[in-house]
Amino acid sequence: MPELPEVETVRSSLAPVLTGRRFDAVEILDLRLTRPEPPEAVAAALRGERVSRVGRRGKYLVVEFESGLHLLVHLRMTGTLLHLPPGTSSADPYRRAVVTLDDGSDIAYRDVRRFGTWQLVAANQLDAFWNGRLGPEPLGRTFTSRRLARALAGRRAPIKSAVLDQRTVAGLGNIYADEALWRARIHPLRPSGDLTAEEVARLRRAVKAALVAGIDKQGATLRDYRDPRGAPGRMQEALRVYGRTGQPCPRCTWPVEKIQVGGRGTWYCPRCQKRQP
DNA sequence: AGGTGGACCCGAACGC
DNA sequence: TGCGTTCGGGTCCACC
Repeated sequence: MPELPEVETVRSSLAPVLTGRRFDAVEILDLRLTRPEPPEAVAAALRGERVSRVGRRGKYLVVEFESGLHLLVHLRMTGTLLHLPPGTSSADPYRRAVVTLDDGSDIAYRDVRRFGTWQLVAANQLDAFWNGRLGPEPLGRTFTSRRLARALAGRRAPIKSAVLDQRTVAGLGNIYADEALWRARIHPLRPSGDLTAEEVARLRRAVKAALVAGIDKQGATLRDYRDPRGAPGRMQEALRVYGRTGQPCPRCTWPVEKIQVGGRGTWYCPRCQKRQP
């Protein structure tokens, strides 16, 4: 499941491949990918565009063109971008789009569950797009304890749900939310607004540390995630609690437990992450 | 207004 | 063995 570290890995791998290249041919094979825009319209708009930059915002991959057009790719659950050198493309029933670059290589978009999206946004609409959806970038300067505290103040939802809310902070999904709360030693069901200033500060540091660990290991491959070369990440071997029911907490050896929070499977250490501070 | 739960989608894992 | 059922995941939307 691509979260910020996985998308960042895709970004850093695609940047040297895409920057300066022109989109020579664009084929969109799935009606859902560009909904509500017709695939042909999006394909036509992308054709002939030259890439100036490959960025990321939260879990969105941002392909910026010299014209000012932006292509926002969200991989959701099972989306994968693959770089295929000339002559290496083979049949794939889950291929949803293909871009042929002016060096003859292809970028193939694969998505088994078809949740992923491709959206076109003009430069002058970009800020409005982010503002309505995403909070601060967790590895940027704007993600301060003060800002996090303000986002959590007065909220009764469990802290895990608040951390998954992309307007609180952009980029965490189920894996890194659990990992961050474990690092911060905060129980996932704690009401968000009840966190002390010290806990908020700890949570901020923990969010950053969990994401940096994921980036360093080039993402977690639990099942589907692959980088653009088709390689899996290594973070799955370094997860502290996610998916580790019954296994010893790496900090205190107590068995990790699984509960449901806001409908999401949630792993935590009952000894390190107390309900009461 | 904030919080919650269903819809979307489909393969894998599970239960009988 | 073969079938049907459940699950999960991010985001949006309807509803409370």
